[in-house]
Amino acid sequence: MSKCDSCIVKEFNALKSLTRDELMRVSACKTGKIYRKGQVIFEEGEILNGVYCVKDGVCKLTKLSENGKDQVVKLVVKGGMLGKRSLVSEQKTNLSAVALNDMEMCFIPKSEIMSDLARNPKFTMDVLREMAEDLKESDESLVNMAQKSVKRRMADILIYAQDNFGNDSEGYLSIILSREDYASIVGTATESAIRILSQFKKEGLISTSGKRIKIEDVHGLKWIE
Amino acid sequence: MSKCDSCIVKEFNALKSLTRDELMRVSACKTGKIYRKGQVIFEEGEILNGVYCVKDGVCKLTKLSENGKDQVVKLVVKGGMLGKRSLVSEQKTNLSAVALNDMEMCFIPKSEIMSDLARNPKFTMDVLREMAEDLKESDESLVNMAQKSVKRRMADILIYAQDNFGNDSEGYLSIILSREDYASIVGTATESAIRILSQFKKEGLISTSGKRIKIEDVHGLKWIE
DNA sequence: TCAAAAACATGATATTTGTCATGTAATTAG
DNA sequence: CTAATTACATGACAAATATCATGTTTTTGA
Repeated sequence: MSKCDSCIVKEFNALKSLTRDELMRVSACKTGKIYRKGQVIFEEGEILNGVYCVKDGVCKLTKLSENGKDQVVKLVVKGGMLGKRSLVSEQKTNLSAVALNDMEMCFIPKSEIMSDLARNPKFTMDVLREMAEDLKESDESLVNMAQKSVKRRMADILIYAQDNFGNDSEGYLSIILSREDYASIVGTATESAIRILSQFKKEGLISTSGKRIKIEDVHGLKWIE
Repeated sequence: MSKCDSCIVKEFNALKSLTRDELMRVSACKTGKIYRKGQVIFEEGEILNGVYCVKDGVCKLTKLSENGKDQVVKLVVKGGMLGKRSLVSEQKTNLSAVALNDMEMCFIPKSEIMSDLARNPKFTMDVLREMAEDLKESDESLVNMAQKSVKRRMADILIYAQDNFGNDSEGYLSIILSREDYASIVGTATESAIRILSQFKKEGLISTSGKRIKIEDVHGLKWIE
């Protein structure tokens, strides 16, 4: 298996701040994992004993609401780390992680990384920085959920997907989500999500081909209230 | 001014993990501040150069939404710390802080605390832990905003207020918020907040006296959908 | 202390969103 | 390949919530 030392993915997360020696040790104990689309990586309530580093693919972090519906809290892509909270808490994880397409990940046991957290301040600060960024983003989403219309939120996620995951060769969003996923991200009923996407299509804001979505008019999408 | 060393408030936050020496240094550079009800502590977009430690009173952390309404993201009470994100980022703060009643706070310049963050792993880990907890709470709120009804969220905040801020001698919630504040916490129009509280009153779930609210039937409140 | 301002309250109505029902298209398992 | 399942789509309606209007009460500041 490839060495963390030479892994480009780590440049996107806190692992970049580990020393060469620390990285060697992490390399030795990490395990590579493959997850298929739809597969559960971990589930709300489990106790995680390590962190996952996403090498490829996308997954959703969700939380089950009391009404029985899953709400997507965050999408994680290449370079992202899952389970950071397990490093500072013995508590059960508050989120589930599910692969949205085929994924490649590395799992690093908590035991190996904890000593680094205690000894390498640069690394700790980086983890802290990431956590702070997550918090900022979560607060932003919270405000959007509370104050923006479902239509506005749907437009936002489409634009977000384009900006963050890009388009395929034909101009369709690279990330392919079910209508149910969209509903779960936006926080609405599946039927409402479908209806809104249909409406966007009618209005020429997007076009579709099967599950694939192409943004035809970003400005129009940005204008929605 | 009192010494941090002997300040009981610090036991509730990461400052408790500073050494005696570090606390002495913090003591020497901190400045005590008083804020009156309604006063702005800092505003979204400012660059904070330190953290605030809440000695007494309650404040709200808010974020302005694009629709022009403020959304309350978190309430902070005695022992809480504001501006943690400023310790790991040069970015402008993403939230505003406003006193909900008269407050007593200590301001600790970032410059003084940064060296401790780099040298005292216990302290850093504590800050990390607090941030992780904030993140968890924010994610929970996000899910609640997306999935629960306004009525349910209103019931939740009332119960939360009772659990976290307690009651006065007559059994009314100790924390006194305007209907607008309730609306801004719940994420709804002020009229809707008023209407829901009126309804709760009619149904005997709460009673009121001026701005003060007394929970008469916690179970009833918990049952609301 | 009194006038002005702010907060509270409620009705009427419009808009948004959810739910249930039903049908079609796409995917998947055998 | 085909039956069965799942995803998508849309209509009809109900429920939740926002908005606008208007009046009352409370608070505030000169």
